[in-house]
Amino acid sequence: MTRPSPRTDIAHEALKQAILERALQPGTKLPEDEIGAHFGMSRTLVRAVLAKLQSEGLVDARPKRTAIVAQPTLAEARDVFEVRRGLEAQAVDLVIKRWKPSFGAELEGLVREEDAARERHEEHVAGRLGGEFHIRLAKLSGNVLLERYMSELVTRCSLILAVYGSPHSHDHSGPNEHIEIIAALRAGDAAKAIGLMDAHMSVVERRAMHDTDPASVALGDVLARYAGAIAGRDGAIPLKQKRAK
Amino acid sequence: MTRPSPRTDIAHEALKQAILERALQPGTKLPEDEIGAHFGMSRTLVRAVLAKLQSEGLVDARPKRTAIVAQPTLAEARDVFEVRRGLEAQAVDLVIKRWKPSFGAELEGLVREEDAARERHEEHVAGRLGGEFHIRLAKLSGNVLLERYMSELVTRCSLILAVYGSPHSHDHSGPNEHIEIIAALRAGDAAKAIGLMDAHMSVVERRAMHDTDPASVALGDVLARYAGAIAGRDGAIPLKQKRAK
DNA sequence: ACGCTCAATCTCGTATGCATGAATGGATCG
DNA sequence: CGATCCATTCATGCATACGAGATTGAGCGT
Repeated sequence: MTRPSPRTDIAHEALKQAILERALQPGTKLPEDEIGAHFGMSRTLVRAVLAKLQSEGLVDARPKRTAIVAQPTLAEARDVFEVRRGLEAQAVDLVIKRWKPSFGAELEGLVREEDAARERHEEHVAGRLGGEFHIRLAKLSGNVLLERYMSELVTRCSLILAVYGSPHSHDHSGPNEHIEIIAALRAGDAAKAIGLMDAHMSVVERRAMHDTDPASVALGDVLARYAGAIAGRDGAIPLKQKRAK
Repeated sequence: MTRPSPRTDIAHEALKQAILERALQPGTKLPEDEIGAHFGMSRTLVRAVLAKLQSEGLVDARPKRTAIVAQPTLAEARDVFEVRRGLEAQAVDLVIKRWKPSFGAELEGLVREEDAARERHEEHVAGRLGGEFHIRLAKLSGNVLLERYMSELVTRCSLILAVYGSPHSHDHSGPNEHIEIIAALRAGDAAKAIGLMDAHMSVVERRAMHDTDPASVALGDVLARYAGAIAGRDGAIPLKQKRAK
């Protein structure tokens, strides 16, 4: 699961997780210099990372201002969930068409992992696995593009839940719904599976209520923490000096 | 419709059109230097443009090789059409839910434009307008994200048709099908509209047969032509020298 | 005391340079 | 005569430099 580890991927992953876990609250400024300093790379690369995060809807980078963590509006949230419902339905449909017995075990494995994480009170991990379920489902559809889109949608939904959702139920009410969906898939009951999925989405979506104000965070500390967790080391990474000839 | 005109948008639009019109055949190398020279910008910006085109599936830019015009595989083509069918259905559904009388006129206007272009034998323009119909439909759904996805999908479909499709029927068999879809939308008949749309997609999709080899093209000539058409001037644009203090 | 203007500073936009890795053509060997 | 290996050339990866726009804080005026 872990990437090859080009520094640029580390920075991308670190920022993504930091945003999704709300360690970097919406509205937080993300200056290219500072980020580059902490990850040991130049603004050129940071810029690429921020561009990618923007295309994923996690960062808002307007023409000549400092990029900030995205603050999804309710309208955007509605759009995201709407499209996601549609693609989830399609994913379910395709998965049933191309069903193999191994699929059930694979999905159940994920649900178990999520359960385990939740029992360990690792809410963030559990939340991530909850989203992973849907991405895996899309992957099982055999459609790479669908998987990509679903991945992006799940990410955006996570941010939306982090912003508008109730503080601690990070992504899902419980994995029970996932289990039911798996059962319907296994039975080949497309209509029921889609119905369940839709209900599931409703539950997730119906947590668009609260609101919070973007407080200032110690960007440095957060980055160091996340970069460390991912790269396996901590603290700021110094820029690689000119190597000896 | 025309952009504000940052050079970077011009380059992006020019390359996009050149690729979709098959003036730059799949496999054609796209060196950053050369492109930059022709659009009067540095490799830094070209790189950003190429990255965007890659994310749109029009360019293939592998780690350390020169970027090339994308060569979609049949598997990719299948994925694209599959997802597009799903989103088209959803778009139709939403448009009917939020229908306003003005929608019909708007869509019909596009169809008429397409007809006119086709009568003038401007196949490329007609093809573009044919795709535009679907993007507009998605826009009328009121879902910005859906519009974005549809836009990307239509673009990719255009490339696929350019590669695998029959030489001259550039995007659509005819606007008749569009007219029928509009009628169903106006009648609020979601099932029929979705059925028509699906049939329409089938027709478009069923043109995955031929193949062609990537011949070498005079990149310079093509770029000059397309840059001229978009920017309103022609020829290579010299890099802006250091301006006097 | 409050608001406005302007200057100092913080970032971004973009070009360019240097180093490294791929592509290519020629020379050599079988 | 053909294939392979190596050197040269080309194109990219990345950092850095410089100029310009945005931000903000201080000083002035009312």
